Amino acid sequence: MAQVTAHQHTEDDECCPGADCELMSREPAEDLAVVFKALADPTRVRLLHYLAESESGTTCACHLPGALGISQPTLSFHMRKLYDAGLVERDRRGRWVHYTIRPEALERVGSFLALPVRKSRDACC
Amino acid sequence: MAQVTAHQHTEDDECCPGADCELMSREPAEDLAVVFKALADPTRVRLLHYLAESESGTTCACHLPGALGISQPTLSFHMRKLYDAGLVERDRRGRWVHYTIRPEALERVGSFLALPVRKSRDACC
DNA sequence: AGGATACATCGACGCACATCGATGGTTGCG
DNA sequence: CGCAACCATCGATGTGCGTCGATGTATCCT
Repeated sequence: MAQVTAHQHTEDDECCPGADCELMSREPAEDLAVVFKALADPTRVRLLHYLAESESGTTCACHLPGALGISQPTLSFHMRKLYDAGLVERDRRGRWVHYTIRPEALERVGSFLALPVRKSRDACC
Repeated sequence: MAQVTAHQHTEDDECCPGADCELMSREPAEDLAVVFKALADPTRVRLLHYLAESESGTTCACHLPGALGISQPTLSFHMRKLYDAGLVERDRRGRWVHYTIRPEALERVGSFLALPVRKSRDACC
């Protein structure tokens, strides 16, 4: 287990901006991390970019192994990651599977990246 | 090596939106993935949030192990990830190290997440 | 029914990650 | 100088990821 006891500084120690700030709780942090994990691979970044450039954000999976230079099982592995993270929709059409980007999922994590940095004493602590 | 040969469809096959789209090249995809990897951990998400909530986006590292319930080496490991990804600045002040969030780095990846989905025939293919 | 095509899953392999205790390097103080 | 505090790195360990070939599943065509 981790050491949770506070450090020994006095209250007005000169070292320490940022003490006792509010902490994001675990669940939302884990939810965000799941999506960032799905984005944390260059192949998947390229896949999402490819989807976004396709008409209506949709493409047939059959193009993708050849376009990216990866095997078909590898593509399937990556698309499952994107699907599980909610970043793409899956649509079976006959023999083929079409994947469509979900911009609202991107916006959700994008809004986290717009973290407003507190400029002065309206900070939390 | 991967199979790069194209599939066998005829030109007007009904299956296939999204053929022959432009592909993001490797280097920018890898650069983006490096930053997403740095964000792909719930502990680091909470650290960035903590920094953002601190005054001027700066906090002293000494608070963080206790605040997050992690050991000091683990904190150091995570801060190095964030630093290597360019997401935070490091500032040694006497015995202490202050970390400051770099909003411009967040904006850079954030702009990727604003992927505009092509709605119609101005698509690339 | 039988064959062919597209996609998913399985098993295996190598590599990277998250975590911690222990150790090393800097800085400040008495 | 010597000690204490803060932080970084090292070594070890368990876990998860990315990749592929082989195999399974679903669909279409003849």
